[in-house]
Amino acid sequence: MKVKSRIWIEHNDQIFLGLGRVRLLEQILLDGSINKASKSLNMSYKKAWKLVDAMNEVSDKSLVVTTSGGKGGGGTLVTSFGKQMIVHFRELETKSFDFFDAQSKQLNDWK
Amino acid sequence: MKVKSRIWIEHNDQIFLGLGRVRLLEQILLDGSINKASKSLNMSYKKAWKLVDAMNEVSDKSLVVTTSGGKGGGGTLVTSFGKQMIVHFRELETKSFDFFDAQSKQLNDWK
DNA sequence: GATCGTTATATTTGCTAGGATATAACGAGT
DNA sequence: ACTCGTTATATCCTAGCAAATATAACGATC
Repeated sequence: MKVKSRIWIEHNDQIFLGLGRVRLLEQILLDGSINKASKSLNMSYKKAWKLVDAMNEVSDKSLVVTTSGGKGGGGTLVTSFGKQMIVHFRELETKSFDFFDAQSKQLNDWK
Repeated sequence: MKVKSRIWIEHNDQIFLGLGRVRLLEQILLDGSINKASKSLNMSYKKAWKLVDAMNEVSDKSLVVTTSGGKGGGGTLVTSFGKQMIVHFRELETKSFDFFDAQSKQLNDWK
Protein backbone atom coordinates (compact mmCIF):
# COMPACT_ATOMS: atom_id res chain seq x y z
CA MET A 1 0.00 0.00 0.00
CA LYS A 2 1.21 3.44 -0.85
CA VAL A 3 0.09 6.95 -0.10
CA LYS A 4 -0.36 9.03 -3.22
CA SER A 5 -0.97 12.72 -3.37
CA ARG A 6 -1.64 15.61 -5.63
CA ILE A 7 -0.66 19.07 -4.57
CA TRP A 8 -1.39 22.52 -5.89
CA ILE A 9 -1.06 26.10 -4.75
CA GLU A 10 -4.00 28.43 -4.35
CA HIS A 11 -4.11 32.21 -4.25
CA ASN A 12 -7.33 34.05 -3.44
CA ASP A 13 -9.12 30.70 -3.43
CA GLN A 14 -8.16 30.08 -7.02
CA ILE A 15 -5.75 27.51 -8.34
CA PHE A 16 -2.44 29.17 -9.02
CA LEU A 17 -0.04 26.35 -9.77
CA GLY A 18 -0.51 22.63 -10.18
CA LEU A 19 1.43 19.85 -11.82
CA GLY A 20 -0.17 20.41 -15.22
CA ARG A 21 0.54 24.11 -15.22
CA VAL A 22 4.13 23.65 -14.08
CA ARG A 23 4.77 21.01 -16.71
CA LEU A 24 3.45 23.41 -19.31
CA LEU A 25 5.64 26.25 -18.05
CA GLU A 26 8.65 23.98 -18.20
CA GLN A 27 7.85 23.02 -21.76
CA ILE A 28 7.29 26.63 -22.80
CA LEU A 29 10.71 27.35 -21.33
CA LEU A 30 12.15 24.69 -23.60
CA ASP A 31 10.14 25.42 -26.74
CA GLY A 32 9.67 29.17 -26.58
CA SER A 33 6.06 29.05 -27.63
CA ILE A 34 2.71 27.89 -26.33
CA ASN A 35 1.97 26.27 -29.64
CA LYS A 36 5.10 24.13 -29.73
CA ALA A 37 4.82 23.31 -26.04
CA SER A 38 1.26 22.11 -26.47
CA LYS A 39 2.36 19.77 -29.23
CA SER A 40 5.30 18.52 -27.18
CA LEU A 41 2.89 17.68 -24.40
CA ASN A 42 0.24 16.20 -26.72
CA MET A 43 -2.20 18.82 -25.58
CA SER A 44 -4.49 21.00 -27.66
CA TYR A 45 -3.39 24.59 -28.11
CA LYS A 46 -6.70 25.70 -26.68
CA LYS A 47 -6.11 23.83 -23.45
CA ALA A 48 -2.56 25.11 -23.16
CA TRP A 49 -3.61 28.67 -23.81
CA LYS A 50 -6.38 28.44 -21.25
CA LEU A 51 -3.94 27.18 -18.65
CA VAL A 52 -1.56 30.05 -19.33
CA ASP A 53 -4.41 32.53 -19.28
CA ALA A 54 -5.71 31.19 -15.99
CA MET A 55 -2.26 31.30 -14.44
CA ASN A 56 -1.69 34.92 -15.35
CA GLU A 57 -5.20 35.75 -14.20
CA VAL A 58 -4.52 34.42 -10.71
CA SER A 59 -0.94 35.59 -10.36
CA ASP A 60 -0.05 39.09 -9.27
CA LYS A 61 3.08 39.07 -11.39
CA SER A 62 2.96 37.56 -14.84
CA LEU A 63 4.62 34.22 -15.37
CA VAL A 64 5.15 34.56 -19.10
CA VAL A 65 5.39 37.28 -21.73
CA THR A 66 3.88 36.62 -25.11
CA THR A 67 4.63 38.34 -28.39
CA SER A 68 2.56 37.92 -31.51
CA GLY A 69 3.77 38.61 -35.03
CA GLY A 70 7.30 39.39 -36.04
CA LYS A 71 10.11 37.02 -36.88
CA GLY A 72 9.05 33.45 -36.35
CA GLY A 73 5.49 34.62 -35.71
CA GLY A 74 6.13 35.48 -32.11
CA GLY A 75 6.32 33.26 -29.08
CA THR A 76 6.05 33.00 -25.35
CA LEU A 77 8.86 33.38 -22.85
CA VAL A 78 8.82 32.43 -19.19
CA THR A 79 9.67 35.36 -16.92
CA SER A 80 12.28 35.04 -14.22
CA PHE A 81 9.40 35.06 -11.77
CA GLY A 82 7.90 32.16 -13.68
CA LYS A 83 11.17 30.28 -13.53
CA GLN A 84 11.36 30.79 -9.79
CA MET A 85 7.86 29.42 -9.40
CA ILE A 86 8.76 26.30 -11.35
CA VAL A 87 11.73 25.65 -9.06
CA HIS A 88 9.75 26.33 -5.91
CA PHE A 89 6.93 24.07 -6.95
CA ARG A 90 9.25 21.21 -7.81
CA GLU A 91 11.02 21.63 -4.47
CA LEU A 92 7.71 21.54 -2.67
CA GLU A 93 6.76 18.45 -4.62
CA THR A 94 9.97 16.70 -3.67
CA LYS A 95 9.47 17.47 0.01
CA SER A 96 5.94 16.21 -0.27
CA PHE A 97 7.01 12.94 -1.88
CA ASP A 98 9.56 12.40 0.87
CA PHE A 99 6.91 13.00 3.49
CA PHE A 100 4.47 10.59 1.92
CA ASP A 101 7.08 7.92 1.37
CA ALA A 102 7.70 8.01 5.10
CA GLN A 103 3.96 7.75 5.70
CA SER A 104 3.67 4.88 3.26
CA LYS A 105 6.08 2.83 5.33
CA GLN A 106 3.86 3.17 8.36
CA LEU A 107 0.93 1.97 6.30
CA ASN A 108 2.07 -1.60 6.45
CA ASP A 109 1.74 -1.57 10.22
CA TRP A 110 -1.99 -1.03 9.87
CA LYS A 111 -3.09 -4.52 8.82
CA MET B 1 -0.89 31.56 -0.96
CA LYS B 2 -1.67 28.15 0.39
CA VAL B 3 -0.64 24.62 -0.44
CA LYS B 4 -3.59 22.36 -1.01
CA SER B 5 -3.50 18.63 -1.38
CA ARG B 6 -5.53 15.57 -2.06
CA ILE B 7 -4.36 12.22 -0.78
CA TRP B 8 -5.39 8.67 -1.42
CA ILE B 9 -4.08 5.20 -0.80
CA GLU B 10 -3.29 2.76 -3.56
CA HIS B 11 -2.96 -1.00 -3.43
CA ASN B 12 -1.75 -2.95 -6.45
CA ASP B 13 -1.79 0.28 -8.43
CA GLN B 14 -5.50 0.71 -7.82
CA ILE B 15 -7.15 3.32 -5.68
CA PHE B 16 -8.04 1.79 -2.35
CA LEU B 17 -9.15 4.70 -0.19
CA GLY B 18 -9.73 8.34 -0.90
CA LEU B 19 -11.68 11.11 0.72
CA GLY B 20 -14.91 10.25 -1.12
CA ARG B 21 -14.75 6.61 -0.18
CA VAL B 22 -13.95 7.34 3.43
CA ARG B 23 -16.78 9.83 3.71
CA LEU B 24 -19.10 7.20 2.31
CA LEU B 25 -17.86 4.58 4.75
CA GLU B 26 -18.42 6.99 7.62
CA GLN B 27 -21.95 7.67 6.47
CA ILE B 28 -22.73 3.98 6.03
CA LEU B 29 -21.50 3.54 9.58
CA LEU B 30 -24.05 6.11 10.69
CA ASP B 31 -26.94 5.07 8.47
CA GLY B 32 -26.55 1.32 8.24
CA SER B 33 -27.28 1.18 4.53
CA ILE B 34 -25.77 2.23 1.24
CA ASN B 35 -29.10 3.61 0.14
CA LYS B 36 -29.59 5.87 3.12
CA ALA B 37 -25.95 6.94 3.11
CA SER B 38 -26.12 7.91 -0.53
CA LYS B 39 -29.11 10.11 0.21
CA SER B 40 -27.39 11.66 3.21
CA LEU B 41 -24.46 12.56 0.98
CA ASN B 42 -26.63 13.75 -1.91
CA MET B 43 -25.14 11.06 -4.08
CA SER B 44 -26.86 8.64 -6.43
CA TYR B 45 -27.21 5.09 -5.13
CA LYS B 46 -25.43 3.87 -8.21
CA LYS B 47 -22.37 5.97 -7.50
CA ALA B 48 -22.31 4.93 -3.86
CA TRP B 49 -22.65 1.30 -4.76
CA LYS B 50 -19.87 1.52 -7.30
CA LEU B 51 -17.57 3.09 -4.73
CA VAL B 52 -18.30 0.32 -2.26
CA ASP B 53 -17.85 -2.30 -4.95
CA ALA B 54 -14.54 -0.81 -6.05
CA MET B 55 -13.29 -0.64 -2.48
CA ASN B 56 -14.02 -4.26 -1.79
CA GLU B 57 -12.54 -5.23 -5.13
CA VAL B 58 -9.21 -3.65 -4.25
CA SER B 59 -9.09 -4.58 -0.58
CA ASP B 60 -7.89 -7.95 0.60
CA LYS B 61 -10.25 -7.89 3.55
CA SER B 62 -13.78 -6.63 3.05
CA LEU B 63 -14.64 -3.24 4.44
CA VAL B 64 -18.38 -3.80 4.67
CA VAL B 65 -20.84 -6.64 4.85
CA THR B 66 -24.11 -6.31 3.03
CA THR B 67 -27.32 -8.19 3.59
CA SER B 68 -30.26 -8.11 1.24
CA GLY B 69 -33.83 -8.97 2.19
CA GLY B 70 -35.09 -9.63 5.66
CA LYS B 71 -36.27 -7.18 8.25
CA GLY B 72 -35.95 -3.66 6.98
CA GLY B 73 -34.92 -4.94 3.60
CA GLY B 74 -31.33 -5.52 4.59
CA GLY B 75 -28.48 -3.10 4.89
CA THR B 76 -24.77 -2.61 4.94
CA LEU B 77 -22.50 -2.66 7.96
CA VAL B 78 -18.92 -1.48 8.19
CA THR B 79 -16.55 -4.20 9.38
CA SER B 80 -14.11 -3.58 12.22
CA PHE B 81 -11.42 -3.59 9.54
CA GLY B 82 -13.37 -0.91 7.70
CA LYS B 83 -13.63 1.16 10.88
CA GLN B 84 -9.89 0.90 11.40
CA MET B 85 -9.28 2.10 7.86
CA ILE B 86 -11.48 5.14 8.44
CA VAL B 87 -9.51 6.09 11.52
CA HIS B 88 -6.15 5.49 9.88
CA PHE B 89 -7.08 7.52 6.84
CA ARG B 90 -8.28 10.44 8.89
CA GLU B 91 -5.11 10.34 10.96
CA LEU B 92 -3.03 10.36 7.82
CA GLU B 93 -5.06 13.25 6.51
CA THR B 94 -4.50 15.24 9.67
CA LYS B 95 -0.75 14.67 9.53
CA SER B 96 -0.81 15.69 5.91
CA PHE B 97 -2.68 18.90 6.62
CA ASP B 98 -0.22 19.79 9.37
CA PHE B 99 2.67 19.18 7.02
CA PHE B 100 1.20 21.35 4.29
CA ASP B 101 0.25 24.11 6.67
CA ALA B 102 3.91 24.32 7.63
CA GLN B 103 4.84 24.40 3.96
CA SER B 104 2.30 27.10 3.29
CA LYS B 105 4.03 29.39 5.72
CA GLN B 106 7.25 29.10 3.79
CA LEU B 107 5.40 30.01 0.62
CA ASN B 108 5.29 33.65 1.54
CA ASP B 109 9.07 33.79 1.50
CA TRP B 110 9.08 33.00 -2.22
CA LYS B 111 8.10 36.31 -3.70
C1' DG C 1 -47.70 -15.73 0.36
C1' DA C 2 -47.86 -10.66 0.65
C1' DT C 3 -45.22 -6.79 2.16
C1' DC C 4 -41.28 -3.95 2.59
C1' DG C 5 -36.84 -1.58 1.97
C1' DT C 6 -32.89 -3.01 0.77
C1' DT C 7 -28.95 -4.73 -2.65
C1' DA C 8 -27.72 -5.38 -7.31
C1' DT C 9 -27.88 -4.44 -12.21
C1' DA C 10 -29.26 -2.81 -16.88
C1' DT C 11 -30.76 0.79 -19.89
C1' DT C 12 -31.67 5.25 -21.36
C1' DT C 13 -31.10 10.14 -21.12
C1' DG C 14 -28.69 14.45 -20.47
C1' DC C 15 -24.84 17.36 -19.83
C1' DT C 16 -20.51 19.25 -20.22
C1' DA C 17 -15.55 19.39 -20.65
C1' DG C 18 -12.55 18.76 -24.30
C1' DG C 19 -11.07 18.11 -29.13
C1' DA C 20 -11.32 19.59 -33.81
C1' DT C 21 -11.73 23.15 -36.84
C1' DA C 22 -11.78 27.91 -38.64
C1' DT C 23 -10.37 32.60 -38.68
C1' DA C 24 -8.56 37.13 -37.44
C1' DA C 25 -4.68 39.85 -35.86
C1' DC C 26 -0.03 40.56 -35.23
C1' DG C 27 4.58 42.40 -36.98
C1' DA C 28 9.57 41.64 -38.29
C1' DG C 29 11.78 40.22 -42.48
C1' DT C 30 12.08 39.96 -47.34
C1' DA D 1 2.66 44.26 -50.16
C1' DC D 2 3.42 39.48 -49.11
C1' DT D 3 4.96 35.64 -46.18
C1' DC D 4 5.16 33.10 -42.04
C1' DG D 5 4.23 31.04 -37.52
C1' DT D 6 2.54 32.56 -33.71
C1' DT D 7 -1.21 34.41 -30.31
C1' DA D 8 -6.01 34.89 -29.50
C1' DT D 9 -10.82 33.72 -30.06
C1' DA D 10 -15.22 31.69 -31.72
C1' DT D 11 -17.94 27.83 -33.19
C1' DC D 12 -19.12 23.25 -33.81
C1' DC D 13 -18.98 18.39 -32.51
C1' DT D 14 -18.39 14.43 -29.98
C1' DA D 15 -17.23 11.03 -26.44
C1' DG D 16 -17.53 9.87 -21.95
C1' DC D 17 -19.31 10.45 -17.48
C1' DA D 18 -23.21 11.05 -14.32
C1' DA D 19 -27.98 11.27 -13.33
C1' DA D 20 -32.42 9.26 -13.86
C1' DT D 21 -35.22 5.50 -14.45
C1' DA D 22 -36.61 0.66 -14.40
C1' DT D 23 -36.51 -3.99 -12.68
C1' DA D 24 -35.17 -8.29 -10.45
C1' DA D 25 -33.84 -10.72 -6.32
C1' DC D 26 -33.58 -11.16 -1.55
C1' DG D 27 -35.57 -12.85 3.01
C1' DA D 28 -37.31 -11.81 7.83
C1' DT D 29 -41.82 -10.55 9.56
C1' DC D 30 -46.57 -10.75 9.69
